Amino acid sequence: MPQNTKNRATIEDVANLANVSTATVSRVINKNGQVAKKTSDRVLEAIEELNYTPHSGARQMAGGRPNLVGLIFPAIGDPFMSELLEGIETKLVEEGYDLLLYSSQRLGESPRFLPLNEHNSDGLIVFADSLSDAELARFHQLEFPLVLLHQNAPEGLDIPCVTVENKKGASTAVKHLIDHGYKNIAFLAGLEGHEDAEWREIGYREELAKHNIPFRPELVGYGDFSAETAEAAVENWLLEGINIDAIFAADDNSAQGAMFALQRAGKRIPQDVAIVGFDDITFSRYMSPSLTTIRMPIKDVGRHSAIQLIKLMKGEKADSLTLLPTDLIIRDSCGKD
Amino acid sequence: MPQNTKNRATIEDVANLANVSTATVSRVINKNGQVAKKTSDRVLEAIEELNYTPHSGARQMAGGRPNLVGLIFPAIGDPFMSELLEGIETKLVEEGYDLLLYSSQRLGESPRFLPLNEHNSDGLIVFADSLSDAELARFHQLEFPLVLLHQNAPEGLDIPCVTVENKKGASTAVKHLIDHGYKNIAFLAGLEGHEDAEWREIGYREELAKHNIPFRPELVGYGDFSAETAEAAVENWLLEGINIDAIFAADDNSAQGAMFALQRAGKRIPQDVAIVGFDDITFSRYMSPSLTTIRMPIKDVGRHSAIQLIKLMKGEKADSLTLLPTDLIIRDSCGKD
DNA sequence: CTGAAAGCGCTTACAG
DNA sequence: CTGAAAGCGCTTACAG
Repeated sequence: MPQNTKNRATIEDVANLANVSTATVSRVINKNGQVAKKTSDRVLEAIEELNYTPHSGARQMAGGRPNLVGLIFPAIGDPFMSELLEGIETKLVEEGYDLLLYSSQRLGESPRFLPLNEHNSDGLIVFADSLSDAELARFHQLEFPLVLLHQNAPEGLDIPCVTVENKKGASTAVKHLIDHGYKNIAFLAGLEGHEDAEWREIGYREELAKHNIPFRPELVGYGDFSAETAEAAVENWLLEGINIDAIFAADDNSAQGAMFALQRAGKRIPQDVAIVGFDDITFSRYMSPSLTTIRMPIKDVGRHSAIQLIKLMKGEKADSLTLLPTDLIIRDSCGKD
Repeated sequence: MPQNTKNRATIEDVANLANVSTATVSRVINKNGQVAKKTSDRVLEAIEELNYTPHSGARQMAGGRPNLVGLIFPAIGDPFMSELLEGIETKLVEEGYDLLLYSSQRLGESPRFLPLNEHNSDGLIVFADSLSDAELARFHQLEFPLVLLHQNAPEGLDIPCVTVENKKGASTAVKHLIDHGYKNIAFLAGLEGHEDAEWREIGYREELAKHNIPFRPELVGYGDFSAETAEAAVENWLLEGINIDAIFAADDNSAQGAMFALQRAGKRIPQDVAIVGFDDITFSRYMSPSLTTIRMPIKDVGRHSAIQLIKLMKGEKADSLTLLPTDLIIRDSCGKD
């Protein structure tokens, strides 16, 4: 095997073995340009024979498109990652793109070079809170295709955003509770600074206001999208003897934690305290009682982010905001309907 | 801004602006070679000013190391992904590597070029069932650093593997059930062909044999690591009137599905049927009753796979098998202790 | 349908 | 401490 020191075949090795020029090899690999069937077969054989894989770096440098899009997501374990991926990939694969993911820890780190960038990707899908505003601005200035997930673009940057109708979903949840006669409705907040969480709180407040139920700050519990934290918040309400007959949780994990704390304290759900969650994670239907919640169309979020990004990569204009509708899923945690 | 057509600064633009050679810019970026503080500062300013990001492809081609490792995982939504990532990243970041993930769908696809390969990565961590034997063999032949997760190397390939003590964990689970006096112990299998699943079944059988309890094929329910499928399997047992007083589920999702089916049929857990799971997912402690299960040290799996890969990347020899111990977590689904 | 040659943006000896 | 120049492995006009 004619190979270099690192024992890796190059396009030249392939060309030599197949008795053609590197240009021809390039043509059969990229399926562009005309190549005689016989020649092409010989090249394919040589590739096989030499265990050849093209050097993507060289390819990009020479002007080939990466055919690659990156997804940047924060460290936080997102329960939806796999569903989201499914939505994104399906669409992207149809268009011939590969997807690479980068989990962006260490936001604080000063001048860092992202491993996925304008040089090796055709576009980026950026999950909420995984890139700094400065990094976003840099890409924007480069006119590099970018789509934001669950986060609006920073002031002044015109970057398309895909998310769900958080406010409306939250209103629906609270209305459901109110319709069932509950009045003392507490709210288990989501992660501070997280847009989804914030819109859900706004939906909660607005719906209360709409029904002339005064907002009471002591009924907002601290949360961070985790069951543990929600447990603690509910225990605190119980401890302080605050009168609550229903809880709207900003996410299903928190709803789960709340249920747990309530039941441990001898409260019955929904007889003593009703609960509505948000997200509809896989587990929600298995909770006991099964959880009434607002379903997020995660796969659609993925699919639409891919759709918008593809538009951008094709040089077309994308929609600056895609708002996907949520669904109220009625189960047993609010009392029968 | 002196930039090319695509409006992206190159190292030459930076060099010009800072009034130095490209060699010097390269030196400050890579922090190798001596550079006067004053010069270095000027270069850093120029980089900032021009919004410059190095072209990773060019860098690799010129002989720079990618400082990048890839993780290839199958499409299957793995509930542990985030924990696994945490373990892997922590170690890798310490050593200065970035981590990029590729979800490898479409295994069937014929000649494909992986976007993460010997040209742009220093090594690869490969999750069970995400690469074909041929692809594994190709990398192995290239002497490219590779670590396998939850999967042994194919015949003849000497590739280090990191996984957990599945067999022993399963035995422990079954023994726990036997110690509680259960005799008719059913098994809810995991995904067929999945090594973890297979070892768990072997552990189940061996422990039965050890206690002279005959293995009964009708007590093995079809499963695929999902709650839905487990529900169906349990319903089937119920329908056929098969006598079962305990279930060992190959994974917690299946255990959850089993509980649901059992409870819907009016069975009490653990009084009528006891259950032990495997994995200890976040949710297990919130199930009702809370689930007794075998905990997988996922973060350790991640950490050790990084450790082994780093050895390989440094040219050292790695351990061919790393087996991480599991733990029996006793909760309420088997009766009190 | 095929090949010779330039050029992409870097890094690394080599020289000073 | 710094620079000139070769070379990494590709793709793409250009020519035939």
